[in-house]
Amino acid sequence: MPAMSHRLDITFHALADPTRRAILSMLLEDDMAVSDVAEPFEMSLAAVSKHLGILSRAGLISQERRGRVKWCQLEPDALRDASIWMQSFGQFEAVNLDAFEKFLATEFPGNDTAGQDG
Amino acid sequence: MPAMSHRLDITFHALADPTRRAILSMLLEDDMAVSDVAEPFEMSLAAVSKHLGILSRAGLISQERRGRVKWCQLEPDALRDASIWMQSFGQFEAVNLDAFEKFLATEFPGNDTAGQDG
DNA sequence: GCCATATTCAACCAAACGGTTGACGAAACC
DNA sequence: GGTTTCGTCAACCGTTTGGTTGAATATGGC
Repeated sequence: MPAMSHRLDITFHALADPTRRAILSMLLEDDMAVSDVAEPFEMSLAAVSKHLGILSRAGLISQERRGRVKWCQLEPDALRDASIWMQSFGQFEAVNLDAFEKFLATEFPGNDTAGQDG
Repeated sequence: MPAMSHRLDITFHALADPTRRAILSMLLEDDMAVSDVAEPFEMSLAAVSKHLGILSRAGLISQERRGRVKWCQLEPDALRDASIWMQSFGQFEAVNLDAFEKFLATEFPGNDTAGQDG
């Protein structure tokens, strides 16, 4: 499925930049306005705005305009496909899903949603 | 930790290209010589060789020269850091296994270890 | 209405990307 | 030892990237 491949292109590309990953980390803590996102970076607001556009097009964040402020929110679901893709490699030797479940169990001890519907 | 950040740059960048991901998928099945890796792609050997260099520098594969043949081997451990990084955003309620199965079916159509009920 | 604030747009730039080609070096074959 | 095979190197090319700047487009406050 080429569409999927293209989405992985975009996702991984979006993640392949330290500024963008830092932005995602910041948004992990709270939603933020564009200028607040930009504040800690030593680059222009326009540059950060571009980064946000890339993250947004990758689906990694969503942006909602309220008044003249545009709020940015993390959309971690977009990481799912990429994460699954990666895990398919790490766990492939034991590709059976049992192993994958065990992996999830050790990696997210508190999480028992494996096997449920999304 | 800037070194880690730089490694993530390199890893994600390496993954952000469909040719390189396809190469990784191929190496999932078996170690391969450079020319065999290149064979299915409609691009020059030199181009594939460059891709392999990028994957190698990212630690995603290793290359061992035996005679005049250079063998390429998947190194899935290198995905671990990137995978863990992504999971730090893992609000997503665990990768659900249905999605994982479907994903494997579309991404590795020839591989019948995915989708088994066992 | 006017000014300040928040954000994007447009044009530009240097550097990196993904590809090509042709030359090259090293190993293998006969 | 000449030739073929395997793979990389070097130079080049067009495109994309990540950044800049300055102008433009809202929106909100007075």
